[in-house]
Amino acid sequence: MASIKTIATLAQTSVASVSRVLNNSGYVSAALRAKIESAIAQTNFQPSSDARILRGGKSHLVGILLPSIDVQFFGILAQSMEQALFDLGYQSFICSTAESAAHEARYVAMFLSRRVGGVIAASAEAGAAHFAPLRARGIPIVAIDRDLHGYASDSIVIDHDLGGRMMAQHLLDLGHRKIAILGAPQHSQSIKRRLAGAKAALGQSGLQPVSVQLGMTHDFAQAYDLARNALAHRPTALIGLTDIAAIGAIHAAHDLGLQIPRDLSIIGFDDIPSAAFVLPRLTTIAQPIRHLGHIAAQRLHRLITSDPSVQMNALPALTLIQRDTTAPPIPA
Amino acid sequence: MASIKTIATLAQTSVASVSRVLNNSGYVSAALRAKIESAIAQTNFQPSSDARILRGGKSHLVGILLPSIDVQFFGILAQSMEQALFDLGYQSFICSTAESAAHEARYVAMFLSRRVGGVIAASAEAGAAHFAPLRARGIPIVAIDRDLHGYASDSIVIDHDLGGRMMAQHLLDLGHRKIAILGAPQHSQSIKRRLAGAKAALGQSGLQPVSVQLGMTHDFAQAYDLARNALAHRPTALIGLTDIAAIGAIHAAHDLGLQIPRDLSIIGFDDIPSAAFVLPRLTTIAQPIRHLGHIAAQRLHRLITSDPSVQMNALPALTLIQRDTTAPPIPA
DNA sequence: TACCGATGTGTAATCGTTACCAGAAGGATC
DNA sequence: GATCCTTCTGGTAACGATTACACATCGGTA
Repeated sequence: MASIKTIATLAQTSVASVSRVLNNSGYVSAALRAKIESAIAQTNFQPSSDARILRGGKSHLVGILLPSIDVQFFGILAQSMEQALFDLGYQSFICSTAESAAHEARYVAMFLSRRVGGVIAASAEAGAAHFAPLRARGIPIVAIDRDLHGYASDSIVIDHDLGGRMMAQHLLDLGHRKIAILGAPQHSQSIKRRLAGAKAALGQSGLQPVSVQLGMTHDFAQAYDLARNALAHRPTALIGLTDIAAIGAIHAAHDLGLQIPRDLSIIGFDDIPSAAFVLPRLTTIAQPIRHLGHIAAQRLHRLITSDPSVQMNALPALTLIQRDTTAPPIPA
Repeated sequence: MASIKTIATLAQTSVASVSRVLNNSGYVSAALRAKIESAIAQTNFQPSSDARILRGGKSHLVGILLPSIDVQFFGILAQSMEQALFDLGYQSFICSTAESAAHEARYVAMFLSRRVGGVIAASAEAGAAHFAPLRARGIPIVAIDRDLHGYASDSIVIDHDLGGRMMAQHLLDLGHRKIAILGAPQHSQSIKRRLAGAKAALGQSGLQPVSVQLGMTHDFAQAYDLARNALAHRPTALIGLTDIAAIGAIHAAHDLGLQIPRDLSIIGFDDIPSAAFVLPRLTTIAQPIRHLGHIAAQRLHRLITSDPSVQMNALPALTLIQRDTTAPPIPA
């Protein structure tokens, strides 16, 4: 393992001088600099981050805690955050917690021992006490997608309640009265909020959902089953709390011989790529996922450097994307 | 920042004893151990990995290089590798390179300075010379999904050529003769291999694809456009070199008023979750993605520890999943 | 009594890097 | 000729952990 000492020997100088060219700080003559640079190039030397951190430097490490990354929504989020952070000079530990607080705690311990400079987290619902040690050490935490109940220094959370309302309102505007709701995972904060929002909007029209189906896991197969249950209540429209849920529902409806949107309207939430590539194309509420990821990275950077000049963008708005799965109900 | 010295002071002992309980090595009396443990708990102390690495310990860090993670296939792969590695005691840097060798090189430099113990890579096509410094330092590299031309210590690559043949053969067996092929990204090795395999199978029946459409980026929108082009050649069947490509094609066909599989058969490759959740359900060749991820993790672990007792599982086989998008052609 | 092994504890070197300090050389200013 | 800055270079302490080594104590045994 080439070290700074190896380079110093090779260039017949001292470690101090090598360090100076590495960080170009202080004075180094052109001649010496050249000798040192050639030694570095020759050996493919890379200074040890560990030694630097140990010495008291910033770690440039950040922890990213997500429920999963094999779900499109989080995959996109992870990618956009990792990219933005890398461009800002950070390296990320992307960790998937499977919505388990125990998993999260293990990762938090790891973050601590790795001396991460900050954390971005979409935490599981069940308590956030395991974030306390991070707080205690003054490590900034940015919550994304889900709140962190007092443990976050900042949070990038869209208005899920509003999102829920928007879904319901769209169906209401079309004239639907018998509306079912389904989604997963049920313990997710955002899911709960969207549900609450949708119910509230229905409530304002004096309505209640004809069925609410929540599941544990967030995948097509689960959504399909939930939709079968929901459909038994003969709704004219269906709210998928996520696009995955909505797409599962499209399938269930199809298998039941229902025509969409003639016999059943369906609306989703997120606008993942698949939403535009199911048949019929899914009407949904778009949240600008990549944009959220970038903002989160930016905000964390700002917190880590405590440089108030770092730009703070506002959260982008939710928008209704009208495609082919919603229409007025057939008059009874 | 609590350090081992802080703990020693708190427990009125020396750093050596604290280290001994931390690693439970050597002798420590029950009484002292209790005092130390309580001090550790009190301060939420986590020993610095950096100091440990510096001292000569293993870093337990691994670099994962993937073209992207917002593509389902790689998202699933990333998640399965990260999980398996974490359970083996490693932490991962999941990096998305956007198929760019320059990006990869930047990440490799980072891996070097972070002293990763190993790397798993699905590299971009354009040369692999930037992996040389890793080799030079004896850092094991496991190639996944794509070969690494001499730089990998091991490689977990399914037989893409066979995959290509299987797709073609299935359509051939159904009686198709006018077959088009589409896929992306075109510089990807696996795409090229599958293409070659498909062409070879057609060749054995004295046929050539009626059209081959390759694109730069791997997304639905691109696939849709490619499919429009391919369909202009009036094939009776279409090979999507990935499921994404096939799903894009389903859409294009639908928009052209074609009925699947009556007017057009479509087969994909990968068996991502969406494949079972498009309408009609996509017939595809399944590669067991998570399984591959686990094997990669296992193999890397074996290389890092150079422990020959670590299990080596064989690569799982490709299987044809027959769903609803393929059928015999209408007799002319 | 003298000696031995097992047990328990502390000191100091070490890893790779940075930053502070000291010292040297050369030129300019008074 | 004394003093000062500027430029250049090297020596070394410190960061936090592990570990080889030294030393001390104790019970048992020859």
